[in-house]
Amino acid sequence: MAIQLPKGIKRTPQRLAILRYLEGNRDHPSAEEIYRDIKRDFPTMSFATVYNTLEALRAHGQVIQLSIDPKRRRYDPDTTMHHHLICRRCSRIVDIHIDFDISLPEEFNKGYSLIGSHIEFYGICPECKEDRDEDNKV
Amino acid sequence: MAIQLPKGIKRTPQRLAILRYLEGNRDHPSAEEIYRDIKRDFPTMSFATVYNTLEALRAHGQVIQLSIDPKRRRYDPDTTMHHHLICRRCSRIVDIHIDFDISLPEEFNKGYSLIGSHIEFYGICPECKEDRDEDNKV
DNA sequence: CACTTGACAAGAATGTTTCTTATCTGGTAT
DNA sequence: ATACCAGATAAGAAACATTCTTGTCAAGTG
Repeated sequence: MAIQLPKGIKRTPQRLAILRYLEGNRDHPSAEEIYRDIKRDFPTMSFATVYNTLEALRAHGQVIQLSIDPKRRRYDPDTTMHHHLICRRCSRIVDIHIDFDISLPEEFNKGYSLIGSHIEFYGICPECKEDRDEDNKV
Repeated sequence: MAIQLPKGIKRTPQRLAILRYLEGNRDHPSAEEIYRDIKRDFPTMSFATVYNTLEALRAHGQVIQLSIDPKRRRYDPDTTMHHHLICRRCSRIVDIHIDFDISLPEEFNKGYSLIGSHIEFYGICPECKEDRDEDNKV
């Protein structure tokens, strides 16, 4: 199912451009990347509009905010249950669509009511391994 | 084993104060909290010293940086393998010391070499549930 | 056609983290 | 003891991401 504007949120060219950008995007872009890329074709786009639209989409469950990258918030239009693997050098993120059994037993809840969970995997991506190999050759 | 200053890093009153603060701390404090609390007893403490010391400790594996709270970086002196549960309302974080089997099969690596993993659980903490109950009564 | 509502752009403000600079301190060699 | 040097420090500036404010604009309604 394609990503939609929540009901009660007006369809505007700016918002549709953001939707188009996110649709099928697997790069987990930050607000700044979205803004920068869209601004090329849409020079009047404002930063606030990007943040406002992302927040509206998030509030209606149309995108997920990722905190896996400590430098900046990232956005993921894939709202199906999945996990992420991030490169420790370049912060490239890829999806991990595997269903792990990580149910938290009641007695370990510490009194919290549970909403969800998410696994962060850390590693080094192929490109960064390449680069490091080249470094070593010198 | 207690948290130690890495070799080659001089023992200074400021750094020892930070170590003392972190020792056994289960609150996953941010740099700002550490700075604010220590400054009470140690008025000359500087922000840069907190960040420098935390970075030195992190580089030597003495503390872990958490990105689970999207608002700010948090620090955890417990470097044993464990996971975290964060309250979606107040961002209170508790430790989950359970060993889940979440090994990522080779064929799902996407070419990354794997370094580690970490599970984020999301929920509502007992205190925030209380508050909401009271809200509803009004 | 006036009015209301929501959205917009632009930039200011806030909060977090990093960087810079000048000063200080402790250890070492003389 | 004294001069020197490396590393640490305090203070604040700078950089960066995010949120907020303000004045303007456009669409839809009565």
